[in-house]
Amino acid sequence: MNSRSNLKIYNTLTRKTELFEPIHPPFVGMYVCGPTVYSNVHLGNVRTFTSFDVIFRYLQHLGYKVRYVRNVTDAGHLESDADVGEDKIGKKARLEQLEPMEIVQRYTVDFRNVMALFNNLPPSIEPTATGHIIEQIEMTKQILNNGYAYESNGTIYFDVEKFAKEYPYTELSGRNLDELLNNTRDLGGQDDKKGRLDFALWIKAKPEHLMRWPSPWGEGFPGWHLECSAMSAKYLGNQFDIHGGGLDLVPTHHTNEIAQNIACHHEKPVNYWIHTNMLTVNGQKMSKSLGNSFLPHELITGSHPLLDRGYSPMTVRFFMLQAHYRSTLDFSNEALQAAEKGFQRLMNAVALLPKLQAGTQSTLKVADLEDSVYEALNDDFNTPIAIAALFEGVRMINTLNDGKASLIQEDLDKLKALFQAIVFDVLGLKEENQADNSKVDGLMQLILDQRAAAKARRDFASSDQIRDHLKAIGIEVKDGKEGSTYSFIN
RNA sequence: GGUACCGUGGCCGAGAGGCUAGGCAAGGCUCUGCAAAAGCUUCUACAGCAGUUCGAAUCUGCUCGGUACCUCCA
Repeated sequence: MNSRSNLKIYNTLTRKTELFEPIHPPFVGMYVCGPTVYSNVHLGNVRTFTSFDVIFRYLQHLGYKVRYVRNVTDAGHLESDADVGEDKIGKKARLEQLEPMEIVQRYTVDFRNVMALFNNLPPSIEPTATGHIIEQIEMTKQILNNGYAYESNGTIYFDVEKFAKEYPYTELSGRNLDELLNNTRDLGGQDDKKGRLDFALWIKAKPEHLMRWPSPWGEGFPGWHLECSAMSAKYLGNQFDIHGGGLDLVPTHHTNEIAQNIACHHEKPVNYWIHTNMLTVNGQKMSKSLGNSFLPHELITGSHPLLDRGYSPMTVRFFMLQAHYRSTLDFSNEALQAAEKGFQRLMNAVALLPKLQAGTQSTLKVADLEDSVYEALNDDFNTPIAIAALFEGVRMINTLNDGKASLIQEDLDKLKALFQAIVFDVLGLKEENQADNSKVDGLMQLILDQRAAAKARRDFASSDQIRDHLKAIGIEVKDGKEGSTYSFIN
């Protein structure tokens, strides 16, 4: 284990930042609630999965062997919890005259493509709800056997009030149970539940319902919290280290998930609950139902009405990582533009790194920089502070490049290793402007040589023409002491 | 209506009782044929009011403003 690993994590369960101690080091089990694949993922979803991607990457970087499980919800959930309405996948299938599994396939592929676009690593296991119907039926049986559920007209409900008498049902959300029970807000929809907080484990399929499976209680489909309980237990055990998801899942989905696990196994399933905050647009949560969501391609092409132009995936990733995962982050042109510039500056410095030569003494403190980066990351994955520290490093690199400072080989190696590890491995950023093509590089060298020759004979009209022309096609020439270099701009 | 959270300089966004956040933008300087890039540098903020304290952006109370959850949502 890396000696730097005194990692602290904010735990929603305790509302405190706690030292991270895995159950079976060096192994770490992490479960994150994935998407329901009935439509395209939007940037808010991307933010959450990007946050967990960095968490996954950093845990691995610290030397942990992480099993990262992220489900794909492909069994339709009802549009409301009140037992009325259609399931979302079924509805979409009917509207588009497709088989539900065609809908599932389309949006699963879209989801994976988007994840790859933003350089999110694939999880270790990506289980689907429909692939675990048997496990969910078994779990329902067990909960029934244990007395925490009841059948009502072919639907199995979880008995929240009974459970809450024995276990702290609202522990995660911090809600007051009595207030929840007595909340006068009318949810509408008559159903067969005994208690207003009860939720379905298994739902009887109506004749028109497309996605259905046989069960001991007739044909039906699983309730919308059950898959996560069943699959996390299957792949990570009855008790595991980390469970994550968006903040909006806390009061209902995760609360019910915990209840199901305890009712089934009599064990608290998760030690550390991590929740990511929302991406907002003009201060308002980005969500499908509010209709203010940005799709990844709208962002990249700039086709969204609220955008002046497009932004690259890495610009967006960098933008997201400049805010802490537990804060809301507001999406705007100005913020994206600032992130783009900053990201470029960071990557320009990274590109200089291989060219730096060691000196006979060190005039910069690389070890201090390294410490501050790890201190930030160990403090609940504080990427904005880590990035701030990285910009100290950018200054170092530029100063070294200008020959105004020097580092001995050991320190230089440390600086290079730090940037490699943090920028690429942990933050998951990547160079996207550099063509990295030796032919292009050769061509550019030829052009820059011609320009240098023109400059040498003081033919500035020609040299400026070359520079302006390159700029017009998106290549920026940078004149340095050691000659000219180039980089691609957007 | 209930329950939480938030309000930081031109913008984004960290921090969390005394100690520089950082990025972008803007101004100045260095370098340069000119520019760009790069470097140096300037800009000192914490919604308002009251309180606790030697000391508060950071703690407490109130006020105002905003958001989230309570209903599918990452």
